[in-house]
Amino acid sequence: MGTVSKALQLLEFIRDPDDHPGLSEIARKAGFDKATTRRLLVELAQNGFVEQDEDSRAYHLGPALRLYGRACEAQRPLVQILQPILRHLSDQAGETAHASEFGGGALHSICNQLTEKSVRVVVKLGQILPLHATASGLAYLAARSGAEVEAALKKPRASLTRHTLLDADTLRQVVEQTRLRGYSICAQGFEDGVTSVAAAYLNQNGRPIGSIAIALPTFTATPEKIAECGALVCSAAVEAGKRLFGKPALRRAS
Amino acid sequence: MGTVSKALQLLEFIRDPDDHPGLSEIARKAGFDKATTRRLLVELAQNGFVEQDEDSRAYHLGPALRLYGRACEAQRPLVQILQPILRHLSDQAGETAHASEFGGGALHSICNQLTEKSVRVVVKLGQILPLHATASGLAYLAARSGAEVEAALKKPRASLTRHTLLDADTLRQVVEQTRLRGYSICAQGFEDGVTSVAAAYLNQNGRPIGSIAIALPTFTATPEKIAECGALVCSAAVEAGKRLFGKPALRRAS
DNA sequence: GACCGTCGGTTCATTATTTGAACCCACGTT
DNA sequence: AACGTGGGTTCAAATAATGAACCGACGGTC
Repeated sequence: MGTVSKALQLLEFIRDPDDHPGLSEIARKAGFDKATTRRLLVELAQNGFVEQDEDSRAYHLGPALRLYGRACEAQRPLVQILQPILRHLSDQAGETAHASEFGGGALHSICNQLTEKSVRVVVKLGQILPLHATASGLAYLAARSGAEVEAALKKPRASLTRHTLLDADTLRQVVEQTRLRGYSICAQGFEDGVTSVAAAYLNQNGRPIGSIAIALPTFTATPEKIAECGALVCSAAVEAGKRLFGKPALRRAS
Repeated sequence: MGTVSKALQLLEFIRDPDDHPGLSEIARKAGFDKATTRRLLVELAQNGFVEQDEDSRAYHLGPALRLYGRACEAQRPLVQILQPILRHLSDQAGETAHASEFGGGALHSICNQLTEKSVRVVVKLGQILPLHATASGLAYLAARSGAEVEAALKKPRASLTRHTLLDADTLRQVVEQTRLRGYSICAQGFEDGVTSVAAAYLNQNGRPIGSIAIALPTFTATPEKIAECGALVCSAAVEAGKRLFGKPALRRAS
């Protein structure tokens, strides 16, 4: 592994908003030597990618990431394009809708659209959505190749509710069903009382970028309602792919 | 310079939303060898920090930056906290207000609050605000130590309008005046017809993080109006420092 | 079609950087 | 005082980065 990758991987251990680890803890988690870790952190800090609290000596993400994140969104607007699609989707279904993007080996929630009807907020922005335990994750997996699904199934899986599916064969079947159906269904796999349906949106090469999902209270999730929402997320995902990659990227006015 | 820094610096040359350079161009701009540049880009790409268009082979910023940017904002909300302050400031002054953050050797616009009154949009999000040619930049400089101001003055300066100040001695004076006054004034230094006043907001150690500014049409910028807006940006900047970092943000002796 | 420049990308001997065990010091516990 | 932990540093040894030269492809030009 190159030095650059090692440095970038350190960011993963500093990401948690509620945990600002010190040098030793980061080195332990990353499996690098303390001296190495420190050199990398210092270099990251010199470039504004991490910051060290002067008192506690703890590390946290640096302002350069915020700035580059904004620049990235300016280059290829994703949130900006997905938000109106989610709004429309949420209106149609009368339920909470949310979108996610894949990156760093995980699916991250990037924007959502709530309704008054929905009892609770289902997803926090920036939250990681486990591939095996969410409709979004299953939809994303189903849109990737078989080999990539197998690779994902090799990783350890956490059980989040009594309904979380963990068995590899079962998950393989669920992914296959999702492929045939066109959208994924996940009943209380992530959170009790919440059932979700999702579909992946694809780039110009047909590769999945992330997912669009509807979350509904499980007690209202009749088969008919699920089928209706499934159709809606499918067309929303297609629309997202078109607007994001289909046409020559529209120039932003400001 | 370490390998990590080299890789991170490459991002700077891929940042521009309207320019997606190829390998050779990036190598040329960065001053690195083509082979080296490619290795670094590949490693950045493996971690999702850059992406290469499969057709044009051009590089652009990758999704990891968006995700980490969001994580950074989640760790220490900046935009989220500044936005209401800007709204209040804009209401009070009846003019456009905007905020910026320092990073990567430059001041970047990060959020703004427009009014109907303002004839034109003054700042685009993500735009770089030159330290010598904007009220925000001057306010930021004034809040840094003398040595740091000198370091900034050593860098080349671009002339953006007929009113842009370029002379180092003049700028030193302007910074000194800003220190005494508490806020900066920049009349048409960045854009013709726009006069701005700004004040830096500080972290718990008294170090400036960025600036808060009001932009007003030059023809309405009477001394009284400027003084009024100056007082407003000062209190807004103090408020921002307090809300962001909790402790009283008193100026650090330098 | 031969020539030229440029592009993205690759190779491999040379070179310079990264590495990590051992080492500080400071602090809090036992 | 002895111990464990923290952040941070050192320097010879090991490893990874480097860049000149190379390749094939593309697009002009004569």
